[in-house]
Amino acid sequence: MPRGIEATLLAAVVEGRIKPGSKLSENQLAEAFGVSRTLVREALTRLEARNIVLVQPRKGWFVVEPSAEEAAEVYATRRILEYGFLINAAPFTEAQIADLQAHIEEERKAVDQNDKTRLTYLMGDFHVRIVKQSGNATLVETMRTLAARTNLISLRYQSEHNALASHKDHVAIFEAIARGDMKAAARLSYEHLEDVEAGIMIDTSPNAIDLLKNTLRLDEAPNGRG
Amino acid sequence: MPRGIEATLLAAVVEGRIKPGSKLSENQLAEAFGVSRTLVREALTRLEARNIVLVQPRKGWFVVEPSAEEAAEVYATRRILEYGFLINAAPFTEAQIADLQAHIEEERKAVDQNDKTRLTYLMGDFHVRIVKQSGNATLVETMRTLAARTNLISLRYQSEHNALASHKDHVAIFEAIARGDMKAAARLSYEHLEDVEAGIMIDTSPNAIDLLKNTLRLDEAPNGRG
DNA sequence: GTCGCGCTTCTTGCATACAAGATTGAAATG
DNA sequence: CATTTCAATCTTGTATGCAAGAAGCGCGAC
Repeated sequence: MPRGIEATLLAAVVEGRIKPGSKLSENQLAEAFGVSRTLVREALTRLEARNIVLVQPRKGWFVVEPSAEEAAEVYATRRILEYGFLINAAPFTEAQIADLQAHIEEERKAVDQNDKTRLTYLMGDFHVRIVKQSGNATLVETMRTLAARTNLISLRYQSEHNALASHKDHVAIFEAIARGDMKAAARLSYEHLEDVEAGIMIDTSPNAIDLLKNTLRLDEAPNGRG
Repeated sequence: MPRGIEATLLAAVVEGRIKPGSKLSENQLAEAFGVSRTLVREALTRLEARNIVLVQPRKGWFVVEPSAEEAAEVYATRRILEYGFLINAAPFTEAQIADLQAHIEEERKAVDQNDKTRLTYLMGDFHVRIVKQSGNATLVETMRTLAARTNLISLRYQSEHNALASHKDHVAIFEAIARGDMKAAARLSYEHLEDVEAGIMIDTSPNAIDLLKNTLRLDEAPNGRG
């Protein structure tokens, strides 16, 4: 059941039920899952390889609290990945568009009901769902991990994330994809992720973002913006 | 020493000293490293999370033999990542250009000396070195893992890889970066990785590539080619 | 010779035992 | 009362033991 433990813990992170910095006791998890520490450690080791948790020697396992640098890295990587995918992708098929539309509809419902746990999940899953259309499991897994890390960033830095603004961005990206304008979709996606990152960083420290953008040499807007 | 075990095994894969399909016995590795099976299993678990090895239950651990689909995924992801990075990156600084030039020089030496083990490593490391200039550890780690998987693909499918052709491509990409033409660099990188993939697939099955390109919806050339 | 069956051996799966550092709390001392 | 120190406890780190399935091999039957 080691994969089940990893998946369960990851789901808890993705849905925001486990906060960054939480301690994960091997013994408690072992008891909760009804297995020995061995399997728990295996699952935690896998999650550590994905930068979801980390172990402090002889102290314990903790859900990572992404530093500002880490946060910038994750967002930059997400932008690169999704932009690179969309800009080079063939226009989506009807079925693929329908799949995305179904997601957008779910988002809208969650916004209406103000279901925050579900929104947390859906906001990241939108981007996973986009790259999922490639059928590229490697790409999807990478994006899934980044989305999980993004949640930890949001939970740490963002007191109250503006789900409505994100949802509107998602709708705009969806509409560009739906009309076959992948170039616009790529650009909108890039800008959307920049905005989300900026919103989070402003919550923390007003000028932190400029500092970080200099660290990572990725602050040039894609063609068609400046 | 679990990290050391993982790093050692990964290095062996990256340098082509361990072939895809090789069996990795927990007992033998434990003896070789002078530790118990526990630490070996931890290292193997980490490598499994990176798709470098896999375990067949009750049978053993094996270095992955990437399927044609997997190979296509890895190349597609590399293209997306590197294209997305370069197209959005600011022009490189003098120091960054010098770093890449040093790598190109190393490649040239290895080509001259026909040092195949070193070439195997350098061919993948070039792309790692490019994204390294971002200072984005997340991005670098992702690319590093993909480069390792690419080596397994080459070793499995490519009887004799044309290092000279790849080197020339690398030089062209470097020159584009050096003159600050990131757009050209991105395009050249994309095409280079396409060519390498095509070369490998042709060795295997002449028409396999078309089949695969249809599976992944990523066969559109970036702007400026078709 | 060839096919099939069973035993032996080798493999990983998982639990457990013990070691050793980190933490916490209480007791003793100033 | 404050502070310090030591012991009890809790944490992970690593090795080991045992179970269970897979594979290889030899022997016997046909």
